[in-house]
Amino acid sequence: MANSAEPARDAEIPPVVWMLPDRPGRGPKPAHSREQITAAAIRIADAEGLDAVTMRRVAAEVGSGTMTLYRYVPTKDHLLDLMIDATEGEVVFPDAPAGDWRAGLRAVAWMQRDRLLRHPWLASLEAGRPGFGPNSLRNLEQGFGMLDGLELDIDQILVLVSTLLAFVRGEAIAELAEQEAQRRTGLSTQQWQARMAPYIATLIDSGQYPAFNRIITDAKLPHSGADEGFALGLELVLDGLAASIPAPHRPTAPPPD
Amino acid sequence: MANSAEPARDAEIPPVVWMLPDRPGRGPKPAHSREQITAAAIRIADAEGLDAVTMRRVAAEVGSGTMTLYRYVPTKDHLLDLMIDATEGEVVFPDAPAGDWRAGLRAVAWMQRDRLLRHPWLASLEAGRPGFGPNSLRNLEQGFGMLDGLELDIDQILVLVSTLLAFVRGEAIAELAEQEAQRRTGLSTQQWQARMAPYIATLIDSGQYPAFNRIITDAKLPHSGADEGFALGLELVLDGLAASIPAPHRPTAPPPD
DNA sequence: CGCGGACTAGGTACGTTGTACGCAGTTATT
DNA sequence: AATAACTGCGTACAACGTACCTAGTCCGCG
Repeated sequence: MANSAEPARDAEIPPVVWMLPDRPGRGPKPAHSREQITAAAIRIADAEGLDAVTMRRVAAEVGSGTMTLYRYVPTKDHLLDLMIDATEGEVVFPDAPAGDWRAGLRAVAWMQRDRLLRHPWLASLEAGRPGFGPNSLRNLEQGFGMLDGLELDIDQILVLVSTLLAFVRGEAIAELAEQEAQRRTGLSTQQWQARMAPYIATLIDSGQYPAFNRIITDAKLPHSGADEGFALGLELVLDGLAASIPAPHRPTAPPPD
Repeated sequence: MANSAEPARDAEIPPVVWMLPDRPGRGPKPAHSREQITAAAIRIADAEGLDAVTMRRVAAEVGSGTMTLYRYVPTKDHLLDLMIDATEGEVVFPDAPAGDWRAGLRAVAWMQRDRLLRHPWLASLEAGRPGFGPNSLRNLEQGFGMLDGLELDIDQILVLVSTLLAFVRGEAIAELAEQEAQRRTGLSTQQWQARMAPYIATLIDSGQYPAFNRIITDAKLPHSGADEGFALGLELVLDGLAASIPAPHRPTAPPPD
């Protein structure tokens, strides 16, 4: 009896892509690369949505056979991790006006938001995976650096930066949800709104949702673009952070009220 | 997710589940219900993850044939929308201590976070769909109600509430990502940490990530539970909101009760 | 120089998915 | 009773992730 033909192959695959060795050379040179494959996958996801990222489709994009991809990436899941980290690599930090934490963190927030909006599939993907790739970590370092020089211990910094990034993520998701829904159904904005209109009318007519009614009929914010809403919320959050950051060198008056 | 070819048929299916008519009775009484099917799907997702929610699996759970489900739900996507709104239905608001917006919004934040953590699949699912279900809207009304009586116009309320909810979503996602990654790979916490350890060691040894190093070695927050971090961040955000809410006149004493 | 083996690309095949379609049975209306 | 509108559900199919296998290529050691 002993054992069977179940070698539990998964045990061989490391849970972290970035630990996989670079391929050393005994056989022929690889015709492709992990970066190239990742870039192709991102291109497809941007253009056609995450559902369009199939191994066959990616293979076609890089011009290889489907199974060839598995020479570079152990599973599709690992490819997804690579895609996430690659987008972190796109983020370029401007030369920080060192000493102004508020300007610094504001820039971080806008850049992270840009990244999430540029790749609409990112937010839902990241929701299920911790970001441990080298680019993610590099950007984390940059964010933390914005609070250097102030008298904050690591736990305080952690709370401040986490809170800011949480807001950015959450806000970006809200912005994306609607346009993603449209993309998934394959409808244009106009078509989608036309389909939604009768439902929204039903809701308002029911009289059960006065706040929703006010939003639809009175609110100006939804019409002034998402940037405006994000900017306003961001300053709110930065105000909150400021409340627990000691004022810089200049001796300051007691907190305003 | 498999099929996507020609959504010509979709033109017949309304984009919003809640517009589907209640089934009137000409034929035999339905043996199941949308609610029952939704509940079954949620049960499966909670126990085995969102990937386990297949139409066959849900059908088995409710004790019906696979295709029977399509008598109640036009597509799997619509079922997912129903699952989201059903979780909003679980949220029960305590009797608000009216007049204390900060306590009210704090309660809203904790309840929404609870909801996202109770169903680990929710966050990534919601990232791609706007919440227009009746339960979502009811909870939105409740949240807005926390700011009633203050002299705020609808746009201001919108920004305040959106910012708070964005933080909650983003924070919950960060908390979930790690444990979701474990669940997906099917590893226990210990196994997963054991697999991660060599990678983390590599990162720290590289010396390129000083802030990450400080987090791993010095930070106490990650060890004191996620609730602690959320609570701290939440007060930060509430501080931020407070900065743009006028102090209460407090001429009106709360009604004796 | 030749040769063995570690590498490469990629075809075929299998199990699982969402769901289109059709059929047989049930019941409220005519 | 006949009809029309429903019901549950079995079968079928295209597309998916990927295990396995074959055939070719190049490096390093003899």
